[in-house]
Amino acid sequence: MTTNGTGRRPRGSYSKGRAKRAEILSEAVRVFADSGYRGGSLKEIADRVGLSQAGLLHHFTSKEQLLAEVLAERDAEDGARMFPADETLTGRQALDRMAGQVRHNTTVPGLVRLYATLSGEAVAEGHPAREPFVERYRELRALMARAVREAQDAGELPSDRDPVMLATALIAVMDGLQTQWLLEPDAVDMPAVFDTLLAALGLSGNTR
Amino acid sequence: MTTNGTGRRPRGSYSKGRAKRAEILSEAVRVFADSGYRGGSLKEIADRVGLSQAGLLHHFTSKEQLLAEVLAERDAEDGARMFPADETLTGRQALDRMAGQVRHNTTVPGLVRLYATLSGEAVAEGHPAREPFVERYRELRALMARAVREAQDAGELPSDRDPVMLATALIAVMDGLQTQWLLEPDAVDMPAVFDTLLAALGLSGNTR
DNA sequence: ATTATCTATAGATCTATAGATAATGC
DNA sequence: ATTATCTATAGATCTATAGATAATGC
Repeated sequence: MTTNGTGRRPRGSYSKGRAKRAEILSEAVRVFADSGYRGGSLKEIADRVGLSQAGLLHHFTSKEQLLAEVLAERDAEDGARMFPADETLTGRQALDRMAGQVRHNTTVPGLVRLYATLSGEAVAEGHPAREPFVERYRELRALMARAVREAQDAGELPSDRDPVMLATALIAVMDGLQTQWLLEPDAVDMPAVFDTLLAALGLSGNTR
Repeated sequence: MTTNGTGRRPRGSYSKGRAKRAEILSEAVRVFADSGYRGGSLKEIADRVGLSQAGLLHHFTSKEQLLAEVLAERDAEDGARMFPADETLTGRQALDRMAGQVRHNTTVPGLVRLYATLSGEAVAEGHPAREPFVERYRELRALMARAVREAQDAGELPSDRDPVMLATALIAVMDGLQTQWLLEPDAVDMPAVFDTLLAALGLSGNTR
């Protein structure tokens, strides 16, 4: 099963090819962040990495596949950032981690714009990013709901509210803040707003 | 000053023209909601109102102008809905009005999608909706901050948090909820989440 | 020999303009 | 006479494929 139909077996990519591929992915993030998936063109990405548009499509069979890989890569990276697989967080720690992510986000406006732009497009019927976003939010809600529940059980958060509702609201704030911040960075202090909200919700020890 | 350069004076539009114009605006909302500004084509809108694409551009000189008018019309309508010019609301009433808007939004998914889609695009440098959105959020924050401050002064909301921060957070929740709701309506009860948040923030009398 | 790129091109779009014809209403 | 529409078209794009050539490494 290592041979193909012709009897010759494929050799896989060369190291130069793998490097170019990675370069394409990283420029695709920038272009999709700037212009969205619809508005971003393969030619623009190709130009930035010094390839022809057809040359780019040697590495990715279609624009849609390129987007899918961009999303997969970003999800893996961001997921590891927020919830590393090897550690188990208490509810309180998870909420702090979320606040930390908000703080971190102010240093990566490009990535923030990527998500803001793509999530806007993704609500469209048939958009290639739709399913990935549906799943992402589904997982996030479950993860954060567990964190809220644990924090409540530990007495770090008032227990009289539904964890899923609060979790949904926290994720919503995080997203909504990004839009306002991207539009007017100087008028919106994302981390301060988020911390204020956590404190107002009664997260103990968070009163700044 | 009622004559133009040729000595003949313009007659203005006929009633048929005005009707068509209104029809175009309302279909443009649908198309831009479905596909965004970038993804939505004049031909698609023209087809839906039974005009050729060139015929449509008799009523609006460019795609950009059409978008501007769509936004102006929606802003006027939604603004009047949330904060009618003739009544002065107390802080508490304004917050309730906001919750009411969230409830109302579940009945107009098309409009919700329009804003979610356009705000995603609008964060791009040079996007024609950018400035309108910047101003819209600036006004909303001021309006809601005043409401929060008043509610705090009236003892309906704890006074130990910054009104502008809380206002920014409330607007962010509203927006973020829309994205999650549009992606998975059955998993996200927008009004319930929003009410839960208001209650958790200590808005008196709001504990459901 | 296989992978990495390129040029060329098909086949779809898309917006905006020019110029002609049909419909409306001073 | 002026407005409302249409057809035709210029001029830009855009994605994906075909087929050729250059670079890499069993």
